[in-house]
Amino acid sequence: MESAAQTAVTPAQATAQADDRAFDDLAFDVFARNCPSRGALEHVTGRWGALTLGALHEGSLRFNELRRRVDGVSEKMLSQTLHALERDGLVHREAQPTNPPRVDYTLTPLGREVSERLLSLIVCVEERMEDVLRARARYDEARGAR
Amino acid sequence: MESAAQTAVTPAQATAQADDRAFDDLAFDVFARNCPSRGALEHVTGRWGALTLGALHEGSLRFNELRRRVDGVSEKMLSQTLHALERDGLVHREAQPTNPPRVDYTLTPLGREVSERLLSLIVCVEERMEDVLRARARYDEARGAR
DNA sequence: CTGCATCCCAACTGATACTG
DNA sequence: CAGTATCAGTTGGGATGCAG
Repeated sequence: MESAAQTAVTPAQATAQADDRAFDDLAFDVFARNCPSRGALEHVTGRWGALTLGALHEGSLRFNELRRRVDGVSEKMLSQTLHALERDGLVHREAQPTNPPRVDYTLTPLGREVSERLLSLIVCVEERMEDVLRARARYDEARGAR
Repeated sequence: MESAAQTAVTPAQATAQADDRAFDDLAFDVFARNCPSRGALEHVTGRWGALTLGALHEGSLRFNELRRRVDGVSEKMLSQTLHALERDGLVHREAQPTNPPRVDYTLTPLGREVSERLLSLIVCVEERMEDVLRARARYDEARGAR
């Protein structure tokens, strides 16, 4: 046997520590295939997820208010998106048993954390859109012209 | 002719000014349908776009290095993703006419700005993943149990 | 008003094979 | 190594109709 056993940390302990570190640092690495965080990230960054969270960042909204705010979303997709975000604990759904029914959607604390960063990204893209458009024009001229 | 011509600002000019303001403030609103920024945002936040930008944030990478880093991406999708990001001016492609060929992909300054915010979002989701998982468990128990 | 169920088409995706 | 081309399967997403 190697002399490793006489050190303060046995190989088994070292392995356990490494595993713990691996768990903390890598278990939810989005770059890894089949990692649950990849799915969660996709709910957040998906076409409608990002816009829905962005819209809710401004405050509580009802279903059809959201539908109008997120221009172009269908009933089906909005419903689907809200379910996914609610399940992930980013959005809180509060139904009032009135007639006609009224349902309010609000960001949870976790949802606000996420939407904060998301909105920063959205605003960044919007502000730099002219640069993007110029880059596209340059690219298309160089490539499409031939 | 109308007397509008004698005023300092003609109706046409007023309209033009309003349009300019609208252009500055709203032309790139991602919440509006058919806005070009929505497409750009989707390139950035798309399943592979986000991971590609995240990987490139750590430094320049070659095609197959990227493919390994972004676990699960196919050749085709990576190629497609890189083209879109290059066209939007977020990624710079540098091909060296050697044999075998060597192509390096790097973030542009604009790409770095975007990826910075994107990474903040990614890290946030990864760190809060346990909360998300707990929320899912609660949701499924309440809904799926019946 | 707030949804769910269904149908249906287009777009996305992924193997596979092939080129430079 | 760095892609492109093609084909087939799956999914995303919209329209419609209906229920609570």
